[in-house]
Amino acid sequence: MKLTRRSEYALLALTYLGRAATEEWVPLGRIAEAQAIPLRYLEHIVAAMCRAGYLVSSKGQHGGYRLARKPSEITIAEVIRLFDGALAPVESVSKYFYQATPIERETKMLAVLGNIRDYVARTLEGTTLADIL
Amino acid sequence: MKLTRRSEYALLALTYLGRAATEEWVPLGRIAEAQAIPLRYLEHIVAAMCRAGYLVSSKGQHGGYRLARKPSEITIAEVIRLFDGALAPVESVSKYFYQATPIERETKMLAVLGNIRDYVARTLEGTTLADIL
DNA sequence: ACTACTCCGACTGAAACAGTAGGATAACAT
DNA sequence: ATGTTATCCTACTGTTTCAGTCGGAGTAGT
Repeated sequence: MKLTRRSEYALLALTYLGRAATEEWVPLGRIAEAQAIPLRYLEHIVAAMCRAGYLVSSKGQHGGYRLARKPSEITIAEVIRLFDGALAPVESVSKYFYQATPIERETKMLAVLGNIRDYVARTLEGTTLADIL
Repeated sequence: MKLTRRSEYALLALTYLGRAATEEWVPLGRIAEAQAIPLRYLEHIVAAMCRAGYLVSSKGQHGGYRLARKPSEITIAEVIRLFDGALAPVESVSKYFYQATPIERETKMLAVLGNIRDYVARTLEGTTLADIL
């Protein structure tokens, strides 16, 4: 599980929105500036999070974005899975992104990697946006 | 830490050599066939492991490769670091590959990621080639 | 109508990944 | 000496991913 900028920006945007007033529509420009994220890139990221149901948007003047769920109901795991796929170090031990890989034959190795994937999944599924605010 | 084929092939080659007789020089062709690895690709991988001191080679007929150290003295962590770099999910929490990244500002987030990196590093540094044979 | 937003698709440069290819070099066998 | 079998070294290649950028369309409030 290697985090890309995409995921980092997504998490930063979420934290910003999590700290904003619940009612407020926050325009992207403000997030981009505050968190030093390229605006036009952030658009794509935020669009994906809308489709995924983490955010809702309002168009037009004084529009913007806000969280669609409570911060305590958005786990870090799902955000990272959305942008970077599997949490596992190898797809052979991935639960949601399983794929065969050459190392499968080595069962001891697989056990070690599986153990790691379990730890990562457990901690990231157990951590919500509310925890990091 | 996303494992690439490089690392997988490297580990497979190591396990093959680990199971061979200690004195024996194993030619690459045999490893490639046994583990289903493209020979010309494996050459690069093995060369890197020679330079790193995990393997020694013998040229010419009846030449090949063998382990330079005992299996119990080669950790999985160092192999993966050699080919895929940091074990950490983000360079901000990497010990050997530190680099600044945007998410650094979020200390709670950083703590979670740091915790993951520590777990991964600990288990992979604690697992040697001998353990997976 | 104007302005300030979101929304949508296409495009781009650079790097990484996963190989392939050609040939040089070295040791051993006959 | 010569041929065989192996390592070694450098360069190249196609594909995909990453991290953006760009132009413009749609929409809601003033």
